[in-house]
Amino acid sequence: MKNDLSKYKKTAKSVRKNQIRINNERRILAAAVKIFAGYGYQGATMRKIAEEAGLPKANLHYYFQTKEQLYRQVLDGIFKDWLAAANTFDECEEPVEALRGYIETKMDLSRKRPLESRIWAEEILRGAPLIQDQLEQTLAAWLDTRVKRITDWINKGTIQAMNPRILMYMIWAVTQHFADFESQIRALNQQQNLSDEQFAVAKKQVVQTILKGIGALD
Amino acid sequence: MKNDLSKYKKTAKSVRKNQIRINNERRILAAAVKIFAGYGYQGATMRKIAEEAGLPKANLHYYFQTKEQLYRQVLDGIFKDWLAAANTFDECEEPVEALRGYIETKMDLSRKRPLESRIWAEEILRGAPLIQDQLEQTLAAWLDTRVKRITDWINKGTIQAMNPRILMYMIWAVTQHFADFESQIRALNQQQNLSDEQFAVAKKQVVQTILKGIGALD
DNA sequence: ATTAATCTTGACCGTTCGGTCAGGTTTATT
DNA sequence: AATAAACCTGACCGAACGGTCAAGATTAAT
Repeated sequence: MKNDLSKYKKTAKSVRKNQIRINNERRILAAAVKIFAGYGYQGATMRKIAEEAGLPKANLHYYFQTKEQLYRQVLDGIFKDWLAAANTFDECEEPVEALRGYIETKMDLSRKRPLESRIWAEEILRGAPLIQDQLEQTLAAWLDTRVKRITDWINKGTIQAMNPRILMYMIWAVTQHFADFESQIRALNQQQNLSDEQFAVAKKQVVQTILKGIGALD
Repeated sequence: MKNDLSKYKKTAKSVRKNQIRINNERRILAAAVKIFAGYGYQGATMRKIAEEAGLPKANLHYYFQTKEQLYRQVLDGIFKDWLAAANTFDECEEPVEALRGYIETKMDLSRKRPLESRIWAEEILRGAPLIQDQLEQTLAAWLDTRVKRITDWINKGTIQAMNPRILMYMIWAVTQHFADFESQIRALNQQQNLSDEQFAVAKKQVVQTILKGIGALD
């Protein structure tokens, strides 16, 4: 089998992947993100991805056996970012700091990496055929942890009584909307993407509305 | 041309489309909604839609010349529902009534017609290739009207100062999330869709959080 | 009853899809 | 320098796609 990775155990030097492989895999993954985001899984073709990467189509299949495997690796990368965005949330003690930090991080992620957000959204939209397990296992456990912290705040009376899960859904919905519905927002903003200033205002208003809405402010 | 509709002007009786045509168009459109929502525009095939409708594929092309035309008619239907949901908003004088009514109507729409919401979301996700004009013309004008009303409330001091557009984006994001991300919510809810009771709680919390968040409550 | 309009459908078409493969080239190892 | 491993790629394949069409069946109009 051409792609058998056991070969890398033979020498100390090749414990790390060859530089050629690293570079090409990165190029292909970057191209795949653009094409999957722009056309969806079905609409994306290996030809388009190859063209975007500047490589022959057959070369893609040398590094990623199938389109689905390539897509899975793209999703894995997105999932990791998703979870890592919660660092601020976990590090802060008080609800205002923690939630503000989390919302702002998610807003920044939508601003800087909208393509990834759209790929994720499309996967969920289609019923999460490839990541259902990850949602039910990893993400569910991740959410449980945060729900417990919010519940603690509620029990202490720092924020008002509510369903913590629905709060998280609202945060996800609003923050990701700025990436996923970018084209709609643009059409409603004189055909211009939100400027940095407009986005900063949006970020502030989102934080303000949610924090005030759950009784953590004022 | 086989599908020339001028024939219907010939007799008084045929001003209305033939019953056969009405029935079959309805069947095909209903099947198209299911398939487009489940697979996306590219993933949906005329074969699948035909199978869902219980008709031979060639028959679909008799009523809708191309896949794109069929898809456009589906989108048109969704767009009308979208706009009609604002009736409550327009009829109410006070911000609390108006916004509560609108949010609840949008939540109900997500609950009752999630497929349509997902088709809309996918179209926006892909950059709104087929409905950009409608967004820039009709939806932009629709939004301007509502922004003016909200601005009036702000000037009267009924609600706090804010950017009305971003408020509308937040409402759209949160309400449609329950349709568009249904599979994610299900995976985080013991693999069960939200029950009617759970959804009622969510609806209440969404209304409460947003209204309180903009200073219209308490 | 006859004619015209509408509807139905299996078979077919050109195109594009994801994926394969043989054989050549480059890089790493000894 | 020689050998092996890794990498590269044009040409090709079967399957599935959207769409067409001719010919027959059904319905409506006279």
